[in-house]
Amino acid sequence: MALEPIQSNSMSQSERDALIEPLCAVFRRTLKEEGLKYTPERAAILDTIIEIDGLFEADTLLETMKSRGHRVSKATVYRTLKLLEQSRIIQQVLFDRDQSHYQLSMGKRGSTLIIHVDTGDVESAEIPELIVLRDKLCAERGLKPEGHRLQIYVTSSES
Amino acid sequence: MALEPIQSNSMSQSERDALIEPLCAVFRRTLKEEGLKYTPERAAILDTIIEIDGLFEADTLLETMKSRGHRVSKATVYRTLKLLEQSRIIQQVLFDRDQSHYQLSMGKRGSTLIIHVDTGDVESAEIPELIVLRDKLCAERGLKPEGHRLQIYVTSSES
DNA sequence: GTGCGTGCAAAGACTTTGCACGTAC
DNA sequence: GTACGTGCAAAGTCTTTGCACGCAC
Repeated sequence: MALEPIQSNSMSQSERDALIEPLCAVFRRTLKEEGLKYTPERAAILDTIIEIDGLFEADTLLETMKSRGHRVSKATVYRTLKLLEQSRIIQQVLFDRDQSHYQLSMGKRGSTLIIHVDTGDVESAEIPELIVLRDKLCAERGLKPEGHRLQIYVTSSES
Repeated sequence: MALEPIQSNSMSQSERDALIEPLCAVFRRTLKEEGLKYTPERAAILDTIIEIDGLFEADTLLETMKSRGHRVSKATVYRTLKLLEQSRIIQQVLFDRDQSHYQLSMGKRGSTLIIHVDTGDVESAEIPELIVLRDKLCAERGLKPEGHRLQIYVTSSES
């Protein structure tokens, strides 16, 4: 099931630009807190992720970076994805049998994806009511919600 | 993140027994429809899954079967899991970075899991309202829901 | 200057596949 | 009797890791 570049939550160029600074700041701060360094490779990876603005896989990211003229190794991509996840800048949103998928989190602590099982298209959705349900369920059980992932599998209309 | 054997939806022995016959029947019928054969290995795999009655991984299943005295190969387990999924008898419910997880579907077309990020425990939950939200969202978009998976990540109470 | 980071290639983990033999129908 | 199934081992894919060199602080 290939991932299509179709995203429902795409930003304008200016929105993307406005995101780079703050996200870099967050990343730098988190790294510093852990005694880690802000390197050109890590900066380039975050930049590219913001540019992609949607779902991506480690491999896609690497290819995109290469096509942009950035030279980074696969190992560094994987290592940096892990750091960005720890910084809560990106989140793993869907796994198919084959590989991990990520997207920018931008403060939201959950992700809803609509997956077209016939075409393989994937689009993001927002279900605010879901947060309510989730928090209610957690409250009933004395649990603290840390995030969620919902995948809805659909076909295009006719049965 | 290891999977604990803790399940909230466990059945009594008699409930499990009552399940074996009909599920075998479904499996046999589906296989026949595809011109495939009902073999002792496939029967043993389904039996063991019903006995496990909860989340499992290919590897767990294989180990459980061995401990029950069933000799099956890893390859056959993987091949049979795929068939059972096609028959809608089991469903893939959660992927961590490492491997696929399955559970009996028993007619439900979705799965909600509460994942304790601190302990690694996983438990099932039911959120009937979620189906309503899901179907509403799909209806708005002219899509036909085929199923869903929700994972809720929690910690145990205190912040 | 030192410790963390990087690239490369090798290793790891899970899953799939090719092939010869076996068996359900 | 035939086509599908099985076990085994090898191959595949994605991801992680060991190591020597390099750079951010």
